[in-house]
Amino acid sequence: MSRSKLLEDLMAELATSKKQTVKQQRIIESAIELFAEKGYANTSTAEIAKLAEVAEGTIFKHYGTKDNLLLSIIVPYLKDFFPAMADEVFKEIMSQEISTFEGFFKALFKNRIEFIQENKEIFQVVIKEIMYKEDLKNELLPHFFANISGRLIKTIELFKDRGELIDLPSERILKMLVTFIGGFFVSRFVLLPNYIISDEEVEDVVQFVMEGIRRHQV
Amino acid sequence: MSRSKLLEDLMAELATSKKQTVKQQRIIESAIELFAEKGYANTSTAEIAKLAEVAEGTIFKHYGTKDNLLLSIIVPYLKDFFPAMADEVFKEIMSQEISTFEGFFKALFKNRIEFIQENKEIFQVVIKEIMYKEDLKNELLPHFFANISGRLIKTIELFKDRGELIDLPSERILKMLVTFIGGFFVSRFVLLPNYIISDEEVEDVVQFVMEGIRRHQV
Amino acid sequence: MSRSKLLEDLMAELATSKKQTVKQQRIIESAIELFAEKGYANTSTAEIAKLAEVAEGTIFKHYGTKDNLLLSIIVPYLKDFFPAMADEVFKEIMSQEISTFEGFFKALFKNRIEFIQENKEIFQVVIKEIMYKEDLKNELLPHFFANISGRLIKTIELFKDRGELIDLPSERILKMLVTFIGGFFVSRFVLLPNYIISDEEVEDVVQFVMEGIRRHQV
Amino acid sequence: MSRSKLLEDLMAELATSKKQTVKQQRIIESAIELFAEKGYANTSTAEIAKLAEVAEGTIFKHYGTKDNLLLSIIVPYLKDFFPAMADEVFKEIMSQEISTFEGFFKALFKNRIEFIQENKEIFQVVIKEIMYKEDLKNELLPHFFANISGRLIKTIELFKDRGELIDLPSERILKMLVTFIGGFFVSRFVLLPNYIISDEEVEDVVQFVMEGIRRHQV
DNA sequence: AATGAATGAGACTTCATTCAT
DNA sequence: TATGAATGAAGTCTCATTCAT
Repeated sequence: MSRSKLLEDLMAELATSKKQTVKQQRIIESAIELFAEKGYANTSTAEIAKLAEVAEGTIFKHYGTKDNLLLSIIVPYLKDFFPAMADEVFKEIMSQEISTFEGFFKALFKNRIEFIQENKEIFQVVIKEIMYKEDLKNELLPHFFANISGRLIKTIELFKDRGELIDLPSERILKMLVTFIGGFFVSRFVLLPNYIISDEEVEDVVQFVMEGIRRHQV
Repeated sequence: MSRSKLLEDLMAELATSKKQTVKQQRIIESAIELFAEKGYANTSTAEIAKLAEVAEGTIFKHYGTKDNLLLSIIVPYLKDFFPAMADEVFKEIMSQEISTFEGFFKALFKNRIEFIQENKEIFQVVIKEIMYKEDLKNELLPHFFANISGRLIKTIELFKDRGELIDLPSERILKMLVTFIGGFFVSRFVLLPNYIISDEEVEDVVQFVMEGIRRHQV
Repeated sequence: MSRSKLLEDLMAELATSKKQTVKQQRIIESAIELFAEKGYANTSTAEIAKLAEVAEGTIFKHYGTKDNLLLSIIVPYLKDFFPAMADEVFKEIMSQEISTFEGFFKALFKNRIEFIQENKEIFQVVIKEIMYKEDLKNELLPHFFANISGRLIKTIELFKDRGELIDLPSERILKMLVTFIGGFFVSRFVLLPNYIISDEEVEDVVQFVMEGIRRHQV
Repeated sequence: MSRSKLLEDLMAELATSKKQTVKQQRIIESAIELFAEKGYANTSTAEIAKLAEVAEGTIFKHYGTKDNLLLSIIVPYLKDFFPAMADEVFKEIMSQEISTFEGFFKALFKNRIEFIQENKEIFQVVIKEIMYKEDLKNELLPHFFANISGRLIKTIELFKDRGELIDLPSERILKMLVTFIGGFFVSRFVLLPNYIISDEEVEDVVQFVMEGIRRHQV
């Protein structure tokens, strides 16, 4: 997979692209389903075509290569996942009279859970392929950090200033958070795809993050 | 991949198997290297043979199928990873006059970091392929829980009784722990394979787990 | 390529055909350019459509098959090349008070060089495809001989009677001429498409040929 | 066709290559036959495999790509055609008490006719593909000039010094010769593959050429 | 135990052509 | 007249696996 288009390019291209045909949609849906279930490398374009009830050639007419089909699934998803996370979500959250870090964190966490649940299969595809394909990983990870880190760091510092958070470099706090939340999403949505997240568990996570597991004096 | 041998069988077989020839070792080493780098599905037996400086037929003489070669790598590793974790480690740890949960957790955590670092590539293979192959996942996960859960739950309860830990069902505490530690291992060893874990970070993790991120009164 | 229309048929059809649309012209031009550059077999109708800024379907509306498109390029060209060579050119030449074979040959040679230069790309297409496609060759070569041989033989005999040419069967003289001139055109216009023919070289060729076939004094 | 190996490399590789298997020979023979008849682009590897009574995969096992198969046919042929022409032939010819340019030319000409006749099909392939594939042409033509020109120029000058040849720059004489002989070979062996060259015709050619370039008494 | 030539199923991809609009 | 989405046959190539040596 020697990707000639960077993510940015593909995103730009998507912006100007015509509306999809019905068959294109069926192709995308089928591909997501199969990629999520068996992984990109173990899914043949013939299978996708069959599930989409489309001729195999049609896939290539629209997407050129199997590789590009994968990107045509992943990129628009991430386009929503990251910037949305960075922009709308922050605003939305901030507008809700949220005054504590716990409140902020819980809102963001719930919001992302919802987002992932809406398109769980694509999330699975993204995670699986990020692990599997070096070059994809090398394009996505920096993108992730660029879009997310800065804003989160600022939020953390805001609440650190208010004395709500532990006095540790914000980067180290962020690392702990991202590691834990990442582990949560990957385990719940990818490793255990039928897992159902209870409100209780969400609360546990928030409390765990906020308090740790030590017993605090009453 | 229709596995005819279950893990148990394969483990049993391994116990009685003769010692490996030099070529077998070279095959295994080469396979690990390539599987870790490019993934099982993207590595051909021809490549493995070439890297191992062995005829392609030799691989099949010894391992029968490519699939079985993968298992011959993964299984002995897990055989060490899980039981060792459950047995030796626990003993070792317990013998060290460890009297707090923090002490126990830190020792276990450090011990597993070391273990993974020793064979980082196999760990990468295991993680990648567990995500990628449904059937492999379905065999390994229950195995994991069977070997680990019980013992950890007991340890947690021990320290809960001593009043060190929060009063939450042990299963829920375990979940938090496993999620976090899992996320830590996956991100540090698979997603960022060149990442170097500092002592400081280990300490951060332990503190985070124990205390969370809220600022506690002095 | 199973040609349903013989050359004659296609020529007849061309005579009665309506004038081309703008898009048809663009299609023909693009096809010539691409066929000349990469060969018929390595040029897709999609490429032609793109270069012509036309929908792929439009090509087939007008030309039915890719094969027929090729013929629609070649046939009108040959229609000019051969008969023109046989008719106009001969008259034109003869009218110029040309009294020696050398004069005749030089005029004809220059005239054909000019003709080819005007549509070098089509010439390239014709030569390449004649070599490449047995059936095309089998239709064109006889056509060539039928149109050219007779007239040239007569001219040769005319000048042989005048004692200008060597006393060899005219067919053998013709063969030498055609071989050399053919080699000249193919090498200069197809093999070395950027070659520039100097007046000096034309003169060399004429002298070379004439010495070869001139009647030498005993 | 983006050729990564230059001719030189491929030749070097051929020198060290192991002996061919029976199937490899059948593949090469079948490929030559089909390429000569229908051209490279119009011959599928499936056809070659069928004619060679071999699995299609076997072709790729040995030659990697269809493109490389073509080169594996062409290169060894040219390796003989050019250097042999430059080396052995010259010696052989010179040793035969040849004292006139006519004698030299006739010997060389006959020798090359024989060589081509022995492997007429490969010659057809080479000529067809040189015309058809730009990049192949761009590699072969310079090679040709490098190997042939110098030596022929020297021979021409030798005989010019002896007063046998016309007083024209040797390059111009060579051009005429190569053009004519090239035209002869292409027309007789490629355009008219069933053509039979008579001794008479060889003589005609030699006479034609010699009169063209002989020094005429003033 | 080891080899490596051979296989053939199946992968991705190309492309001339059709047809509803 | 012109379009372009759709097709499916056919093309090149990959690869796990077998087997005679």
